[in-house]
Amino acid sequence: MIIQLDMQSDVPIYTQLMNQIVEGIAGGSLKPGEALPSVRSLASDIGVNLHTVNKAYTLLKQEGYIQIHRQKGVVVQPDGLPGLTPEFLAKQQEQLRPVIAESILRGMNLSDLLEQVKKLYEQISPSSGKESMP
Amino acid sequence: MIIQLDMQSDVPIYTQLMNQIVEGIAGGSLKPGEALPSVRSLASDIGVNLHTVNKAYTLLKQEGYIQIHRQKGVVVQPDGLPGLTPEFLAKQQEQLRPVIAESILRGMNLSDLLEQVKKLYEQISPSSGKESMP
Amino acid sequence: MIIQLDMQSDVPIYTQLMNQIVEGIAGGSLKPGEALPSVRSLASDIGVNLHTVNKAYTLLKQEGYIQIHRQKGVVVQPDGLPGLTPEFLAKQQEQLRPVIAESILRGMNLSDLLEQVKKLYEQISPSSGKESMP
Amino acid sequence: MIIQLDMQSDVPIYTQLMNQIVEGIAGGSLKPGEALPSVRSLASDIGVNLHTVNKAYTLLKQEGYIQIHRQKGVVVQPDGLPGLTPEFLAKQQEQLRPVIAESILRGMNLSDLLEQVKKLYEQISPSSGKESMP
DNA sequence: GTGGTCTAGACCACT
DNA sequence: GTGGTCTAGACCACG
Repeated sequence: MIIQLDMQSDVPIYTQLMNQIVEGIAGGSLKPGEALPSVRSLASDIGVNLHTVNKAYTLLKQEGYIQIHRQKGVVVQPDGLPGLTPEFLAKQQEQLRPVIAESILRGMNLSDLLEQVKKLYEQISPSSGKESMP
Repeated sequence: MIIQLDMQSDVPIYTQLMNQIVEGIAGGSLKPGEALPSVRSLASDIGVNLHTVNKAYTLLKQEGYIQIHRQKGVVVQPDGLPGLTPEFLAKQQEQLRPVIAESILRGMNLSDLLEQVKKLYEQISPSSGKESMP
Repeated sequence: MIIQLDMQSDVPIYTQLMNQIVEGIAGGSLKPGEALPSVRSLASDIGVNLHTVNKAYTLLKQEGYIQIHRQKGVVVQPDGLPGLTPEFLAKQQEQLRPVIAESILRGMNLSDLLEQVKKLYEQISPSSGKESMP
Repeated sequence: MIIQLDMQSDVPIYTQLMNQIVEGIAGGSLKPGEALPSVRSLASDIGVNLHTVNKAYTLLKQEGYIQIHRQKGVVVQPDGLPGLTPEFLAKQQEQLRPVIAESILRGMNLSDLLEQVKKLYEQISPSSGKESMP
């Protein structure tokens, strides 16, 4: 899995890292049970401090997206990923709301907006790509 | 216009302020040319620092959503709001992408996601929302 | 509030800190809404690194015991402390179980054990001590 | 005796092992003089490192709960288990204190807490709680 | 070699 | 001056 960070961004590095990993899991390139690189190796790979990677991993663990396994190291959650909890839906709304408001302000149609969302969804989702299982 | 701030949120106050004003404009409760409270009065109204309000106003002006005149005070952009520039669409994607990725990870359908977006759009948009304000 | 740390203990400093603060809240010496010292001042007071204090505060915030307020700094949760959630009861059992098992192994009576628990409860609890005189 | 380990837990494996064995002795499923599996066989049975089992056994021996003979292997302490030493009671208090404090903070009654402790005691204890009532 | 913890020192964003 | 983030380097517990 390739990690791309923007060191100039105002988005914290550990957040970018989390986003990339979440996207990897959502997109199927990281499968449940699969091992992630160790804190140290990932840190040196992408050229950041190990604490930064550690923070990303710790938060992902708290959200239930990965496990920190005593023997296998860090792995993508194998015991079923968290579902659509009310907390998540609330958080999702809070994140969506300002983006949608600004889109409306700029005169974007509902259908155009939905089209954008659909495009991104299919772009990230694994069912769009190459993984059609027999 | 009522401003609701969450002092415990991890979202900076000036950002919350911007979001609320943007939503006000998008929803039609703030109309182009309409005056906004002065930095001083708004700051004392909602109990935050002058600098905080100032920062929000300055950034909104930079985005072209409001105008700041030394004499007339602060008004919602009367000369046509900015449209769907490529820069905005790029920013929008960057904001949408992690939210959508996480929604996929949690097993949300595309149609359910679109439904959420539609719901929020109509909730914010003036055409469905009712303006019972004088 | 007096913080007592044992630097030789195998219990991490940030955990000791959390325990002391929890005990302070439970015992009534820290009241909801009351301000806690800033990360930096507490760190220098007790002679540890600010990151250590920060970790304790962050975890206490995640548990809902304190708030990190943008204006007031760090305060004891004023909006009602978390109650007896199933998660807490499960965690409590996992913590209690080995202690009780070892007590049984060492031949402690149930009544003696309950007496110990009662003694500690009343020792920590505010209603036992200085606030209500018999 | 069945050993159940949680590889994702933040509790070290050797500690989990110790807890399980202590609980086994306390509950009567492991009787004084009874043989425990060798380090090697237990390690391979539960799929952990030799060092891990060894550490658990060594610590249990230090506490006086088991004996390790070069020839006869590992046996549950046959010469009388350690009693309620002052050291143990002190350790017990240190373990109990934060749990009780957090329970108080969450608004748990003393009677409910005692009920929990009693429930766990009787659950672990072999005599099912009809023994030492004078 | 792994993650966990702690320290020291630095810059920045926010208020 | 506050908390948030990041870096660098170190030691330890664990397996």
